[in-house]
Amino acid sequence: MNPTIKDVAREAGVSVATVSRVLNNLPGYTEETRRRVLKVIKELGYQPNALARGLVCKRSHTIGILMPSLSSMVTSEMLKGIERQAHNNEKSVIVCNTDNDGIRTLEYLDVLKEKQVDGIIVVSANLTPVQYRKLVQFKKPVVLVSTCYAGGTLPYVKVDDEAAAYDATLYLLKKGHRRIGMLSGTKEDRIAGFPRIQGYKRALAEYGVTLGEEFIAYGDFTFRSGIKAMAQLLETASGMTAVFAASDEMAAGALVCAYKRGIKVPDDLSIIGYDNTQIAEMTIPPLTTLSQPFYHMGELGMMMLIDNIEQGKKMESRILPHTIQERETVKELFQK
Amino acid sequence: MNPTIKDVAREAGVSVATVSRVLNNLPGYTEETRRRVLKVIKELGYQPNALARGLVCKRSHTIGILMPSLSSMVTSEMLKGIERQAHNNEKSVIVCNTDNDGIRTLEYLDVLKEKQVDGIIVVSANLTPVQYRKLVQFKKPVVLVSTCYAGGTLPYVKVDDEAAAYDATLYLLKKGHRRIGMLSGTKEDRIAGFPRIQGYKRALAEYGVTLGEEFIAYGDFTFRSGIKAMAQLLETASGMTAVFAASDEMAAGALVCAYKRGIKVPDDLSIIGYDNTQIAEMTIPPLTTLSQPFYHMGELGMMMLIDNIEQGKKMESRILPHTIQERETVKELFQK
DNA sequence: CTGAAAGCGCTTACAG
DNA sequence: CTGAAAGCGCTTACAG
Repeated sequence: MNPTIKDVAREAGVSVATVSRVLNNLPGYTEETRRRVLKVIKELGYQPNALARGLVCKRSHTIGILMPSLSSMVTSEMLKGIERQAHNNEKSVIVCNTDNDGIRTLEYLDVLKEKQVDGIIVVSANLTPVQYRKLVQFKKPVVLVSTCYAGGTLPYVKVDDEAAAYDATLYLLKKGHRRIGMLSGTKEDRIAGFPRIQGYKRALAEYGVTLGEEFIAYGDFTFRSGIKAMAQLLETASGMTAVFAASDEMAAGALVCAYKRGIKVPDDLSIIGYDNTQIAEMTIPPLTTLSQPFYHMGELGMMMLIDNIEQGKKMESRILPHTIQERETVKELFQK
Repeated sequence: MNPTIKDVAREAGVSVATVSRVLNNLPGYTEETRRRVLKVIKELGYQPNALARGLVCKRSHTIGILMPSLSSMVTSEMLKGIERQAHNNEKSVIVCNTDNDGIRTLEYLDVLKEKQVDGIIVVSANLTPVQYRKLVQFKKPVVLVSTCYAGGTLPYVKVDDEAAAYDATLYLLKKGHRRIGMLSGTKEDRIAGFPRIQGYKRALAEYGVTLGEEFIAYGDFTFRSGIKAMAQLLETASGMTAVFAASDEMAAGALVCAYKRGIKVPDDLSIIGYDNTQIAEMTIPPLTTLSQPFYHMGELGMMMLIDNIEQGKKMESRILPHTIQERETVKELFQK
């Protein structure tokens, strides 16, 4: 069996209270006893039992992370930031893959409660009212990363999707494009779907260009759906010179689709993506895309959570800046 | 405060022992009291405290996962399988990003010990002797996924890298290629580096083709290193008609490099990758590659661990089968 | 069928 | 400066 605090106390000839004190850097012992205790700890290879500690302190020093997917490049990058920040602050993370499934999400919330997590981070989920309610009833701090809940009070850190989509479209407009198609993600997605369409439309409107609904094709953010949606756009969107894709994966799909039909990017058609994940630099040609600071979002979300847990600091929602990462898929059109 | 077992006992007019029994489905109460207790549990929204439980049962129902990276497609896929299997068996996972850093790995091991994890999974790491020793001294079951430790006793689940590289090279040979270059990962990598080079060489030797060291260029498995290594190969490997890359990312880099120089794949040059991650289907043209069952590896590793924890079942190392996923980057050469 | 009590490994007043 | 004791929220013999 592993040594316990009692073993250390006995070996060092002190009480467990004293051992506990030196362990936690509390005052109340001579330098001499401190040294003795530390020596025994090292000799025995003693490590405190975090469960016991957590039980009495009501602090588990672990944070629950709810993710809609573990294998997508966008969520992975956020997880990386989250985990890094957690580790830097002596927290552990329990990761839960909800698979975007409502039931699983609820189940996980129960598990996390039982495990006494000190807080929760929810990564890019379209929260339902039921989930939202369960989250606030959790009575532990919660922060939403790359998502938010309209009308709710949960703090979030994300990019302004409408503004970002607007900027991406504007970028195309400024390069002289007018007949711009959009490869949208799921229409019902209240975070990454609808707002991005809105941004796209607003930019168009501002430039006085009116395009019908046939300039928008829907997918679900995946590569495959990108191929399909692009094929559709190529049918319906006449005279299209550029497309704005709601995800890099869809943009990659568009690239493939264009390639198969002998359409040269960017000479015949310009494409701008969204996310700036790793794949954006792997495509041929490398993808110009709207960059989201995923890693930083994760870091910041975790930091907010920790500051709240540790110092009771109020959590303030944050909109992080986005940028456009220029690469080689957008061409400037000179005919006005 | 959340209700405790005491609250439930009081409300239900029974002892905590009885509540504990119905909670754990142990015998020893009438159907009537069972119903009553369950009713109170529901009313109060009682959820057992896993820390307290873990403390007495010496079982935390959580597993520690050590990963060298969280954002690579290779590791993400394994994590997905690991997490899924864990959840199906009522376990949670604490994920640790070691960043391939020895110090961090050791730190994490301490944390995991304190948190009383029931077992550990180490994903694709090149374990050092120090780490290996600490792992076996952990006194909890450990399984290695997509890696192994030569001369050690830790059970693993992985693919046979030498055989897989052999098969990938053989595939090229059978298609008529002879002057085959290799884009290797880190030479010192005892799992994904050296063995793959060996497999490549063995296949060549079997076909009686002798190629100098100038047919091998080294990188570190990443996309960028793939571009560079490919550029090098193009200089040194004269008459090369095909290349075997030790990772899909490097293959994608090779594709880019070839594209920039106007070398057509597969017409001018054939390429086979390794891994079969998502990016293999996103490249242009889609990449023929050696497929590793990452998701399954993760699942299986976790299952072995759980079977050992739960039923004391002996953990047996497993070599999982690999396959070749044919896509469009390899062309058959008919001359001879 | 049921409960009182000890104990898991800690921390934290409290008393000296 | 130091220790005895209570308590965190459970489970598990033990006794009835």
